[in-house]
Amino acid sequence: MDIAFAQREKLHGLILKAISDAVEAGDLTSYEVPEFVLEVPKDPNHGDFASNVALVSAKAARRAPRDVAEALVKHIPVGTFIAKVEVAGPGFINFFLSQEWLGDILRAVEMQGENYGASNYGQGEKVLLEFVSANPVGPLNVVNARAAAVGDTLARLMRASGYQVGTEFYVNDAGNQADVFARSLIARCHQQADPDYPFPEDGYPGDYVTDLAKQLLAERPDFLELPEDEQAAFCKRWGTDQMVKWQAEDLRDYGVEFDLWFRERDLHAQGKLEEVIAFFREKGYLYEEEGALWFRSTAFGDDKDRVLIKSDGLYTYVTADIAYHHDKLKRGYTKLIDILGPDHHGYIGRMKAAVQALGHGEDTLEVLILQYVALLRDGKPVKMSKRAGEFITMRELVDEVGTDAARFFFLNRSLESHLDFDMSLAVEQSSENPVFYVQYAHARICSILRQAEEVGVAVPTTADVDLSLLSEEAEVNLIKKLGELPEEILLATTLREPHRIARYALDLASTFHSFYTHCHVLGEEAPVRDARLVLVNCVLIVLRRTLSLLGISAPEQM
RNA sequence: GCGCCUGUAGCUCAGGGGAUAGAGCAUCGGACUUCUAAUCCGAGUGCCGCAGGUUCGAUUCCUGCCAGGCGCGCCA
Repeated sequence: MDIAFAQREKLHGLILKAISDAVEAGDLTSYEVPEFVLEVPKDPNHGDFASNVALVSAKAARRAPRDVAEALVKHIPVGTFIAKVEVAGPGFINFFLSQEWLGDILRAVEMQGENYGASNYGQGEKVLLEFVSANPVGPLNVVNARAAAVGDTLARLMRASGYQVGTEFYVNDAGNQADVFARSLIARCHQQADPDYPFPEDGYPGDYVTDLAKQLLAERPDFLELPEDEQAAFCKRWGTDQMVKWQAEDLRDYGVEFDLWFRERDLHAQGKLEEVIAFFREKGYLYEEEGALWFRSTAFGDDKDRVLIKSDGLYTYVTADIAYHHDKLKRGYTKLIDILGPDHHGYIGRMKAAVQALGHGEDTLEVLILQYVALLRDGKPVKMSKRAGEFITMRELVDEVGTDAARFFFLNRSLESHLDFDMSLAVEQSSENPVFYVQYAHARICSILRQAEEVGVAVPTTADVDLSLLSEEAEVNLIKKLGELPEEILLATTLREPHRIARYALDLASTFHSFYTHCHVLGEEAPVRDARLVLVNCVLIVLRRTLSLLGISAPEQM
């Protein structure tokens, strides 16, 4: 159990007890207590914790909020735990805790170390997180980069919160687009010998296809002599495999590794689509119309029915996607989270319908929609034309601004924000870049600890020092900030808002930098020095923890 | 026409129904003989898109409108 929750639980209990005591003493008439909040106020003058219990109780208790608050405060014991309690504003109850709890925070950080802020909230529930899932027909783009950063950090957060998380990248290597890609590749192969060979009108124009063609011919000099259908089959398989390999490398260099790259073609090969069709047929969810086989998804809340088998006898992508989600469920996952781009929001209804038709609850599938990324250079939009094959790839973005900066930029915004990513800002003003601000705090602490070691001063533990010496405002603020991480992790996890952690990292770094200018560590009298060494060491642990959740490096020197 | 997202300081964005709406950048002014000045301290700026509604209380929730981005295939 972590410290912030323990404090809150305790206060929660004290408030409930105060209500019943107040009723018993006749200060309040009995009423049903509504949900109320205990929060860390923005303004430190409002205490360490504040509650709106009197405000939300006003109606049921039929008293003015401030009257309710006054009645409750009379019954809240002040002593070793609570130093002071007061009524403020429209009827808030502000709690000022005694110094002791600050020590509890440092002890918790020291004890839990790199796992600080972890919990068992998820109780081992199996969650499958699917993200990126770009088609294997080209390089990853910047929205993919955003999805990768968000999905990866969400996975790290959910693991920290006690979920058993699997991450997967679904590879559409069996559909129409893979065929178009194969035809493009074949044409580029022919063009090596015959520059006039026609290129498919809907083909993929990027130079990478030509590069791939050259590589193919080097590996298979006999390729052009193969029968056409064999060329197509080879290109579809070999070509998409190459693209997957390429995408996986780019993602690995970006700090993102998937537990599984799931191939659509495996679903086909193993008859998983037929399985789903048979199951739906048996349940009576299918009907035929105009030569196609339809899924009555409207019976499960979708806005229109969906074709599963086209009139030409081929499956639609929906069928494969249903089979894939069916497979996830059969592997024991009880929660499926898909992170998609904004162009796929229409997909939510049909897939939620499918999961319900497969016999699972409405909330089993959760779809998070990311918004677009607009790349800017010098404040002006970067021109991107998919048709002309001109777009900034994830690789180029990362090469230009670095993995740490790229991940931080993406993770510092909420999912639904339409993100303006100014590359020149991220590069040219690198010293002003927020990610360096956080990393610099880490490097500064490392420097202090290095120098302490050089003069033979070891970092003590909380048990060795007098923590009450940490009483300067800058010190107290820093300790309180450390205490906030566990709650932030849990909120970021449950609300699926990883950007909270990036914000927290900036906050913590800022609080530390302020401490650094106001308080020296080395050179102080031994008792103060030692207490501060304990403090900065705890900050180091929490900064590392935070950066590791974000997938960003923690350099020891800058 | 229908659906999703967005509209908050000059710019980029935070704000889980609460107290005087915040941060960074940009602008201006201070602080390095002392653990890294990639830092710190201070200053100014807001019809929270508009109009209603719910509430003791709305930037937050609901409805309608306005503006911008993106979708609405037997493509994926």
